[in-house]
Amino acid sequence: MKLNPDQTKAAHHDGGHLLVLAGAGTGKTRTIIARAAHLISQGVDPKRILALTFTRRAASELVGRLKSQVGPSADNIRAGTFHGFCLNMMRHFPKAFGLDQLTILDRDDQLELVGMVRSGFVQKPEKGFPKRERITELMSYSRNTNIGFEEYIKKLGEFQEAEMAKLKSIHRAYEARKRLRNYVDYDDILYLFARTLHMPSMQDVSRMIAGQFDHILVDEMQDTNPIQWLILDGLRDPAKLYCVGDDAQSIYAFRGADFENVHSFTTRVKGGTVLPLITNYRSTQPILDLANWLLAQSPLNYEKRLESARGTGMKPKLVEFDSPAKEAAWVVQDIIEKHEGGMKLKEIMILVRAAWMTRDLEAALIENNIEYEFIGGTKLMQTAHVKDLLALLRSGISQRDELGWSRYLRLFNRVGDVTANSVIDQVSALKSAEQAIEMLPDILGSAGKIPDAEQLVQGLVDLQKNRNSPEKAIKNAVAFLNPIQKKRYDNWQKRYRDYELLITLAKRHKSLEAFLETYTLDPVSATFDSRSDDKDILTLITVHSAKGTECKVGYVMKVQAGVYPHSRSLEDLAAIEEERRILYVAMTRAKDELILTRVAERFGSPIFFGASSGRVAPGGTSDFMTEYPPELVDYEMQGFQPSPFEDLGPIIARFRPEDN
DNA sequence: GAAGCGTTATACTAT
DNA sequence: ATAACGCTTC
Repeated sequence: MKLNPDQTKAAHHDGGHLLVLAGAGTGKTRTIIARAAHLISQGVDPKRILALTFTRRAASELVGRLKSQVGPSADNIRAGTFHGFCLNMMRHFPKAFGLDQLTILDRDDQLELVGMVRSGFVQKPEKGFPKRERITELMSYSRNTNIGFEEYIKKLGEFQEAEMAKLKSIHRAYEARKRLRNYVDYDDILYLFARTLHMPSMQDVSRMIAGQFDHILVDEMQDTNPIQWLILDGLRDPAKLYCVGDDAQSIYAFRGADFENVHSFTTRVKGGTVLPLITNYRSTQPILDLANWLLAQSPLNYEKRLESARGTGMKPKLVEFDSPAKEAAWVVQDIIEKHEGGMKLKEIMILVRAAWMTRDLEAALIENNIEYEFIGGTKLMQTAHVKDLLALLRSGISQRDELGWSRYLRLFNRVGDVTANSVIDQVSALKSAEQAIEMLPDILGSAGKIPDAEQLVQGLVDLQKNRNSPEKAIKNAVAFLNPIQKKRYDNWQKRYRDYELLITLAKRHKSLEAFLETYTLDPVSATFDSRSDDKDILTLITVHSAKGTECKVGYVMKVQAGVYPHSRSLEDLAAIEEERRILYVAMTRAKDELILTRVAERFGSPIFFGASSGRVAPGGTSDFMTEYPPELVDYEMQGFQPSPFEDLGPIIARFRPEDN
């Protein structure tokens, strides 16, 4: 692996903790790989190296590159996401963490449980009282920033005394409910691990865990939040930290990311060194010029100008459309032309701000038979029909899993909330899932007349028989649910195919529990299982997921008001600046060609519903690309129909913002 | 009283 | 696309 002098200095660093502060494309991941290779060549046991990333995408990329560039010895490096690592450790020491039997709640489960708890305190709709989404957000943020819930909502200053009292009760009830049901949500995974690591009475355990590692490599340090910092802090010394980060790419404030972890590195870490990397190897200069310009417009001073080692190249393009459908059609057509010209689809990436923005695009891709993978967005495990199946599996595993039981029970005729809850109350009081299933006929009998009670029980009995063969269990469950689901879902054929993928995945696991846990923490993409092989397919990706990756040609869609910056962030200057960084991250993914597309605002975008509809930045309509310097960008207009009402366009649009 | 059904509201980003 | 809501049916 070729490295420049600065990169070499970083990779070979031998003086304690190190922070590599490096701009986009300067080779952060490269130096992590090189660092691992260097350590191994110096005789460090790969097992004693831990590599942590923030997103699953970054983790899988790191693992892949370690394999291909360091060789087989890299297989023993422990690499993964913070969540994956923490859970793994807790599984190894179940007694210390008190987590013998547990079910992990994904975001949907969490929302549902919070909703159930909330309804116990808010019977009638209360105007202005936070919905379950907001409450979940509040609890999650306070956990990740390690601030007490009470203190946090007080500090926010947006709630009245009575509301705060109620929120506090809901929070307490949610925590109690999780304990009762053996539930652990994503935030708990980090919190429980961090807490034990720092508990004086748990020193034995924390020494045992920290003692496993000599070197901890951390990717995207600017995105770590306080709880993740506590984890790193608990693992270091004697282990050495090797962190890479870039404050201009900090885009996870909503998760409590704290870039003090970067700015105050040397004060927080005694004997720490900061090493900058300056030269960009990824993109050609015209792409960097535009990215540099974008950052320079910020009131914040990033003290950053990316200089390309690759020299000049194609100027970024900005293409404007009069409708989202035309935008999508043009992008797809442009890709087809490039593909026919010999470019591989896997060298192209389409970047979007939010997952739902690919609707038109996906339709156009399917129409043109272009295979793609969507990273970010709805996962297979989150789709309704798969959740039905998982509910059956979960009910068979734990009598206490009320979310699983509730969903399964309500699949059957004449079973709704009330019946389900009464069954759950009785079932969860029993000792085991086996006993629950044994007693179920009696319980159902006393719950009232349920026409398909026998069938309901049979589904669980069949499942029990195949507890240790997930493949068989899922095959049976799919067949069992088939008649019920056929009635429920109209596009049944399409949904049914998802089960085939699920069955394939199940073959890799020895137990249902292991199967469920793996895919809760690392859900499969709804469009394609990229791990099966490396076919030539197009990548659709959210900007957040794309951080740390690169592509030859990058399309950034909907670079327009309401999207960059997002209409939800307009009140807050800090939030707007985070939006700027998001666009910056998007632009700096492209190596050779950067194409920005947008839909003209007078035709009804921004395309939001409800309260956020049509909102624009204070002082009038604007987005980051409204006043781009013409010498940096090639502008093009596409698909505009000349209209006799041309002059009225903006006025009509103003009065009909919902037209889209 | 509980379930079922049609209508309406809601949706950023990650683990 | 799915959840929540309100009205009708069992």
